[in-house]
Amino acid sequence: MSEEKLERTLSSETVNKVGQKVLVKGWVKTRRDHGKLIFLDLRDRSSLIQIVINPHVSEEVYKVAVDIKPEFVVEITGEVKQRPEKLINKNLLTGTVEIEAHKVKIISKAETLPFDMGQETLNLELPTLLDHRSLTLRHPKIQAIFKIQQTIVSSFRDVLKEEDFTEIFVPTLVPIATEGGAEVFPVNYYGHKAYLAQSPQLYKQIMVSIFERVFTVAHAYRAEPSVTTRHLSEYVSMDAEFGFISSWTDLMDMAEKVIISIIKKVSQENKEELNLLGVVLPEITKPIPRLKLKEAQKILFEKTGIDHRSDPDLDPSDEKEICRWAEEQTGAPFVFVTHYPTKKRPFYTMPDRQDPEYTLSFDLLGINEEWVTGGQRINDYDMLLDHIKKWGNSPQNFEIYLQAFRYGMPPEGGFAIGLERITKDILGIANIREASLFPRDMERVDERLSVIDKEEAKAKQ
RNA sequence: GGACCCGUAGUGUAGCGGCUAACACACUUCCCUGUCACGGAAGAAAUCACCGGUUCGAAUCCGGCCGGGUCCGCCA
Repeated sequence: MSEEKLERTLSSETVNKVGQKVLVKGWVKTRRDHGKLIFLDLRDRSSLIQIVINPHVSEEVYKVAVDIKPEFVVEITGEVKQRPEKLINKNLLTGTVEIEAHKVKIISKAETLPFDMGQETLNLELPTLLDHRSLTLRHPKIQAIFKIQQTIVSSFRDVLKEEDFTEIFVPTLVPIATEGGAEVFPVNYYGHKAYLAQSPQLYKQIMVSIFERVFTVAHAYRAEPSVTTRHLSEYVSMDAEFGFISSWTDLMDMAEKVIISIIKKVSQENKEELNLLGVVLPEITKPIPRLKLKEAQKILFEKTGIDHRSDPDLDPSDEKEICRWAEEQTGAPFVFVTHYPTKKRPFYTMPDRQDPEYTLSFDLLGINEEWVTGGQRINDYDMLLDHIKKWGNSPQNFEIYLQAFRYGMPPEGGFAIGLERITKDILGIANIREASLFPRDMERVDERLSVIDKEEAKAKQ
């Protein structure tokens, strides 16, 4: 039969196929039943398309369609018809056309949904949203978040490749638990102890001595016993590191370039998604201000009267306030804060020669919180050795790392961007969990741990 | 780890000492040939998280417990 040869048409392509016979496949979003006339909204990866099922066209098709419910997977063969002027739906990409069904095939049925997926906005509480993650991710507004996230990553990659960086892939099973202050997950490694990497830091530094300029999009793990709206136990870290810097400010220049490029690319390539989510991205038109921590604290003191001038870091409300300040100065809520205290930063951070109590490190605060963290690293072997000891670690644990420095390492540094956090902030999402496909936190690994615990206890009885 | 707040049909909420516990969407049945988050009619669905106390009377007040959320600390 020649009919079988019909290739699949995506719903977005139907607008150019008026009068043609097409085969579309997808999920049923909604069914509107008008007695004898049935409308289906079919969702595929490109868009939605309206299907019209008319018993006068085919009684057989009508009989099949009567059983169709939301989220059924169906194949529809039919003719693309131009809609009359008054029936055009301006809110729909394919609103000028519809498909008159000649054949309907149910490919996969769906159980009754636990909530209404046809709503324009899923009005669910976070635990419900995550308990049904495989279903809630199907919703167009939630899909849009991750389409945008994908653009963020590809933009990070593209801008660094243009700057002659090489993409690398580093392990997440690591032998050392003592890079920074963060808590780590221990792993039973053939009876030995290993850990889930808290960042790709040490490996990307090593790789500077091979490729000079490297970047990686890596998973990172933090076993922090805390539950907040901006932390995950597993997150994606976009890391860059490069050598032969002439000044540590080169690092901020590069970070600024990356962030500007990410925002620009999302606003260019995700117009539809941004529109769906009702988000307008900030524009960075002026250079991002650069303040020493002490200067930032002074501004905050003068602005608010709250005196944090002797704190070693900014707290979340300080971060919000200094972003507001930056917005007043430049029109965009972005600001570099530099020179954090040496003892608050990891062992590999380069102290400022002029004032060794402080480091050549920076955070880029964007839209109220920390987006990027980076700095110059210690590339001198003896100094690095000294720091490892001072930070209470044993050089033996860092043998592979130290090797790179023992045999020649140029001045270098880099930065890291938390993918879920930047996604959250760009889109004004309240909780970082919504910016992760399958978020891991202290209370959940897909399933709620409290539920798993209960089931285990029951099984033991 | 500390502080505060919340637990009511499948979902989201209202009710905050005197109900047969309300509304919206979803669900079931029926009506509807131009809807597009269709519309209309009817229906099923909640021992008001759980345990105890106060009270003539508790979804409502108190204590405990379990679950969830927000803020702080720590961090990306």
